[in-house]
Amino acid sequence: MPAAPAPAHAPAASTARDPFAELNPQQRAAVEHDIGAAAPRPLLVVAGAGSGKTSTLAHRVARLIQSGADPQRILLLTFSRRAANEMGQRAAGVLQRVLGLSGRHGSSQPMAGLPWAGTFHAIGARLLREYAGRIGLEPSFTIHDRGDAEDLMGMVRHEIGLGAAGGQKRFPLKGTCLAIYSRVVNSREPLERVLQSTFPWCSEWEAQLKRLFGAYVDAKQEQNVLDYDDLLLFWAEMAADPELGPELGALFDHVLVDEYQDTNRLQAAIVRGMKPDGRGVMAVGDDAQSIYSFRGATVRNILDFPQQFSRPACTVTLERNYRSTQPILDASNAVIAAALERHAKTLWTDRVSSARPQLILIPDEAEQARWVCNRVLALREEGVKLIQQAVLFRAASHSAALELELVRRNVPFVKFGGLKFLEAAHVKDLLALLRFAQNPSGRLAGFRAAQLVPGIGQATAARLLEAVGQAADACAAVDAFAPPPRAQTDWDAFAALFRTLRAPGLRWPLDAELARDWYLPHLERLYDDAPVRAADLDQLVQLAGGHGSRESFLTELTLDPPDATSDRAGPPLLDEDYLILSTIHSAKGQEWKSVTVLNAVDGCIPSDMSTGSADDIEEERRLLYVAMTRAREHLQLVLPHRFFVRQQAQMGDRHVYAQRTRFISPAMLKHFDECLWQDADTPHSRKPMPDSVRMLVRERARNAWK
DNA sequence: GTAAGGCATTTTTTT
DNA sequence: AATGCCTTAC
Repeated sequence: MPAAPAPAHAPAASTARDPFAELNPQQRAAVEHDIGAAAPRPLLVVAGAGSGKTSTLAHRVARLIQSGADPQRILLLTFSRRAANEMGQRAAGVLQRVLGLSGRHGSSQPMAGLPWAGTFHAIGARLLREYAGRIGLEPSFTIHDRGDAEDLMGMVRHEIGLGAAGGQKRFPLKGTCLAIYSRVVNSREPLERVLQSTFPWCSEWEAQLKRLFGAYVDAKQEQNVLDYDDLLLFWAEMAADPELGPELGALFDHVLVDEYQDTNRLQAAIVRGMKPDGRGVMAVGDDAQSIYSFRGATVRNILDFPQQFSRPACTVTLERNYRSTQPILDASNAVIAAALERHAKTLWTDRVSSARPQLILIPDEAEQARWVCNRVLALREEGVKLIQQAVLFRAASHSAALELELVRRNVPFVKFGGLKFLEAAHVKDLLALLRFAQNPSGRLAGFRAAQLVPGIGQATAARLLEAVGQAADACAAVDAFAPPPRAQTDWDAFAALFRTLRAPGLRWPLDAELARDWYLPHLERLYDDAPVRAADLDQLVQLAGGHGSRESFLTELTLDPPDATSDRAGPPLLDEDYLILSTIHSAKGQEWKSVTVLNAVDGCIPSDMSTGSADDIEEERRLLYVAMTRAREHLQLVLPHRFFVRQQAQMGDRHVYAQRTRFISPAMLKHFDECLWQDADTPHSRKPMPDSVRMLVRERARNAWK
């Protein structure tokens, strides 16, 4: 598990007497804000990259507890799971130093002593389970991840006859439908506006979409499932309720929100609903690092925070950077200074260095991969461990060539973002079996599971689900169901499994093992590479053993899916030292001694998918800024001149001649060193990217689970 | 009703 | 490259 690099500013020897002595005046102001006040005013901390934001938040928590606050009544909200873990570790560390509390490092449990620390979605799920009865929700609800939600949307889309209907123009695909729906919910804007601003090519379908979304919501309620958006939506509804809202608010004395620039309007409404006067509310964020507007996040949240509450908020700005050297900051500042709208601040540091960030001009992606390998190994020779180095990129697929090269040269690495264990068909199959047993009215799981039986297709599966939905006793309905004759034998085995899984007293994780054993023969029938996939299933069963019950397993898997470094996935069997590969999005909040950014060319950054509106482009600019400000000492931006167009026939050689990213203007070049690089052993001939890259990457993804 | 093959569309980032 | 919707062969 990649321990976060030690904060750059942590003093070597702890200041035992005053743990807060290391804070600078602004940080101290944030930490000491209204301590001891009966009604602390809302506080906004605008924290530049590397300014000790997490540390300040952690110290604030410690200071609150030191001054008598009840840790059980502190709500600590973060946006991403990674940030939640990071925050948990850090706060525990500070707490330990301040109060001599044991922090229980490395535990996979929520932070010891701070039970209400987590992502918005995870906390929402917890509150909803507790309050389910009060709002007419079955407490046994299951949670759909995006894949599930898409499938359900697809089912409903089909059921109400969209898709086939119409004629010339096709109705948006299920994924697009869900994206639109999600956007409407999270931005709290009317469908018409969302269509206009974000999905203009779907505008003509407004009426049908409205009908679809209505049916989708009905389907979710009937089936007792919630999707990600519901976790926030229902929470917001509770918080807005005149009776429940104050009750929820009264659970907590302090509400602290990290990465506030990445919250959306729905999340802001939750905070406001729980604490209308802003008492005890503290938000931390940096408008220059807002990179989640595709999810409905809005910079307005942080800009408008001071006026959100009935009492005005205080604002503290952290501008001193403890992370990067001045040349890296100069270049980053120059990039972000060109942004159209921002909370003006200029980061400064006293970490001098003569090394400017490098712009590496390189012929193509294959050579980019080789150059990065060389650079990484050279730095390791100089004593920079692999784990202190990271390679960042815009989209998960951009690292394919590099991964291949790293494998070839035996450089261990771990990739964050884009590794979707749970999206593999066979993993979904096994989970569908367990979900169906857990919640038989959740049609999606049953629909998928039933079709695993040979001879049962969509029509029969739909008939089965209809029967189960009508019946009071799911088991009886399954037993009584008459499948097509040729499916009878396999059906009987399926029904027996279902009965066993539904029987009370089955000791988890035995369920998972039984389901796997039933599924294995079908796996071999369905896939050529069954042995590889079977290993995934064993991994899944092993994961299951780490959870107390089927319900908690299914819930947590949805909210906290394992990624390459999940600490509960057991020992990842990785070498101790390994290089970090990460999407820029997943890199937020992290820092490394050396950072290499791949494909710093127009078309990648900004992504040619995001050059629609000025806002899109601004977000891409911030993305580059986030990537650059992750670096402490070495920063390299690599610019492959010839960039191969992805998604084409195997041996295709379509490519574009890429330009330097538009976010580094000629005037900014003085902040960089430009290097032209041409590998001596490669003639200028183009080496086509092997067709096997994708397969190899997939294989590695699987191997990470063995 | 199921299974398999053809053709057009969409392709990112995360909970 | 993968998905979805269609057609055709069991």
